[in-house]
Amino acid sequence: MLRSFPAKSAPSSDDGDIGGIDQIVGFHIRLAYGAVYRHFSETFSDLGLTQKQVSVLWLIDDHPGIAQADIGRRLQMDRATVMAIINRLQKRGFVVRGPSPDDRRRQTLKLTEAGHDGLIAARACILEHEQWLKNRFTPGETGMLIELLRRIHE
Amino acid sequence: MLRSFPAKSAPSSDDGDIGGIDQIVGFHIRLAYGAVYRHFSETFSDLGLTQKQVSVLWLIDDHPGIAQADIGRRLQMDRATVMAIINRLQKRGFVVRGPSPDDRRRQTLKLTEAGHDGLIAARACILEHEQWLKNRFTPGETGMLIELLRRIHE
DNA sequence: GCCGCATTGTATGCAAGGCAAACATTATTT
DNA sequence: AAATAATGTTTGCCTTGCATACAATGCGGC
Repeated sequence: MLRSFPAKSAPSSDDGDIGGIDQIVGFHIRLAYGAVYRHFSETFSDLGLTQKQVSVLWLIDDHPGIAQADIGRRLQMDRATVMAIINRLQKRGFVVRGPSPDDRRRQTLKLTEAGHDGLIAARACILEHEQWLKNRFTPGETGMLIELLRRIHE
Repeated sequence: MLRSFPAKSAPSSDDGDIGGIDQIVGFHIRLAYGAVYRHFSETFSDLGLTQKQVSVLWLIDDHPGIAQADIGRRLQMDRATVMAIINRLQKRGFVVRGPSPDDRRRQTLKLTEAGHDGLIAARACILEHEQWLKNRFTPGETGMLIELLRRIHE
């Protein structure tokens, strides 16, 4: 039972739950992420879309003609990772690549009709998914949570 | 460079960088998780340990003789996933499997000397990692964040 | 204008995680 | 005794993340 951590007001110095590890913020972020990920997967099992894929579809819809590199920057993903995601989305006929008028290195990305329909369906699922999440919080707490999380990733 | 984005038909009112997607709690959790994951990987590149692996080492240290199924329940992982992680840790000589005295289906897990040393080193890194994280928050905010996250994964 | 450097897309390969499905063994319940 | 549950195990597939390398293009300093 070594607890070499800032066990301030240490709950569960006994074997109740998890050891000192539950004083670690990163630990809770990981668990929360896992829970969200799992529920997301269930909610989207019909559509067969992942969080990342929906995020990318959403982003392309909001910014038609966006380039892969921009997506990587906004969603904090490696270029190679973006590549893989776009490839999958393209293979499913959700996005199309096209040339960029002013920079021949770039590819402009746009949603196809199917991609747009997929996003519409996805948004409905996201509403449900978000509801599941937000049920735990008051509106004020939700705002606070977003604000705190934003400080981590910005 | 797409510095100024077209920001075309924004469905939501206050989109600064990202479209309406940044009203989504799950989106921020994912980004925050990614940021934490990345910093963790950097911090632990010397040790060559991942978040999961450290969590598991920590848990075994806190609960010697714990079984894989228990780890799965506590850390919310699939049995097969726990299996893979334990296999890696065992291959590196950090944990040993043994028989359980009262249930022959179970395997008791214990840290080896090397595993314990690894955990000691890992804890130092975690302190640094947590500091990086907590620097963004007041103690009160940190407590609040943990409390909110706990509601998600509990 | 030219050269070096940065940017972008692309391909390849590898590690880690998540999960489903199957199977054998052992406990527990009925 | 039989059905059911729990546990460990293997196998296989998918997604993500990242490193590396390469070619084409754009840009800034000279």
